Amino acid sequence: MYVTLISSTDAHEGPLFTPEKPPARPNLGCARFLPAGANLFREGDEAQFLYEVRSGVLRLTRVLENGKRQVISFGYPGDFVGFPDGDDYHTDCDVIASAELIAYRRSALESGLGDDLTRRRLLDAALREISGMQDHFMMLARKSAIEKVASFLSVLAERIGLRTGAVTTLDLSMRRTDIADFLGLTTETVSRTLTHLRKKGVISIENAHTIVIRDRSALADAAEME
Amino acid sequence: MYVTLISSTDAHEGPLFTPEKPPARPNLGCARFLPAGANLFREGDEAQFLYEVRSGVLRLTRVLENGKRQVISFGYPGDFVGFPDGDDYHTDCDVIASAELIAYRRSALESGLGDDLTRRRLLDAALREISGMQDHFMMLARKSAIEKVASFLSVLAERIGLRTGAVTTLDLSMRRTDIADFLGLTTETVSRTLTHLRKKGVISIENAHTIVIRDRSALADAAEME
DNA sequence: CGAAAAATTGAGAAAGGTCAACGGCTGTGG
DNA sequence: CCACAGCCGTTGACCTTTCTCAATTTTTCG
Repeated sequence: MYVTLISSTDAHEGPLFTPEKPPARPNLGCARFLPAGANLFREGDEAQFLYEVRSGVLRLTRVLENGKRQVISFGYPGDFVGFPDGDDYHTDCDVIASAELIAYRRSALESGLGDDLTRRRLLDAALREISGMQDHFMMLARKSAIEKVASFLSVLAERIGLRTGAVTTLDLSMRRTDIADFLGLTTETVSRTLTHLRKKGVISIENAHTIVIRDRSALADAAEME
Repeated sequence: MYVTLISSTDAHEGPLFTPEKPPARPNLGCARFLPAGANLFREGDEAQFLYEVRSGVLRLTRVLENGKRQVISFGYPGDFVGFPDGDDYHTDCDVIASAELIAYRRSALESGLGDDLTRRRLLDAALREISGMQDHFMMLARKSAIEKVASFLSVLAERIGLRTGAVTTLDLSMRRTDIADFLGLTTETVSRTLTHLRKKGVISIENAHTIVIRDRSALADAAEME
């Protein structure tokens, strides 16, 4: 189960949840189930494990002493979370939608003990993380509120949206505050922007957490995607 | 020389330039000298090498098709640049101040051929990169213009500033445009903010590229540092 | 020394933040 | 099962910050 998933080359494109056969090497990683609202680790905790998300959604946040909060990323199936800085985690990690995780002992991965394939996958995940963060920079620094929200919805739709005919349904597990803190906006602006997109017919809002994308290309235009 | 530098555990805290003894394993990395203005690689180029900065300053940029530019980071001595995304570079890299680099063949680092120490250092550099980028997120998303500029100067002063008595002299090798594109501001705002700090007596501006920090704690306050 | 590029400064405009009020969903206890 | 409390999301009015456009000064480099 774990090994099969581990060997997938591009986890970012992977399916949301694919049950697999039992692990060939169960000692490498072990499964954990966590309910929404649970805390996985906090900034400054000793980073004993690195986690791979199997299902559910995680949220990585960082807080300034003045209370300002930044959501660094959301962890979806296929993502790795818990890259340490030195020996410690450098973000908080909380469960947004109840999740199944695979925990890897850092020591096993980093020392010569871990197998080459897993180590290679760890490095790949770290490099992909860097690349993804660079995209996020453009978002934070150089996009307007509409572009930010549209980008966010586009990327998420690509990743976890359910296509039904011409339409894509998107389950936003996170709150408006989380989206705002991810995009560097306020909840009010996120809300206003969603309303704006709704009034333009690009999306419709079934309920606060379910968004239907009616016009993908209009959304992509609004996002000024690469 | 190269190997000794390679084995330093925390290059981010290291001295600017420390001459060392000749390499014990010269085939691992080889030196390159590049003048200011040179291009090291472009987004999309095949990532054959990973570079370690020995001296000088590099600039990593990303450009949106609409022309908007984001400076992802500046590469100072001790930094690694050129982490690939898949097989390609995902940023442009240009030389801002003439630089000496050490080029490592990616293939040697990533395959089982590279030695454990070097691979470990590569992973460490990648993890440190991730951590540094997370700090940059707070900067881009949650700080005002003054906080951004003050943070930028503070961090740079810590890293490459020359202390002379109570005062720290800082050589900004980059243009205002580069600073602006790094901080997610316009050149005008960067300029106005520097003037503001100058009028408050926190800094003085010897010339456009030489800044003297007169009041470190006032600068740190303005930066709202962690 | 002079032309071109970079930096500074100013005035006005726009985007987004702040503050405040309201609406709607959820979960709990009577 | 209903009423109500509390949180979340939405909307509106206003204000602050930063951007934009333009003019001027300074620096760089041939």
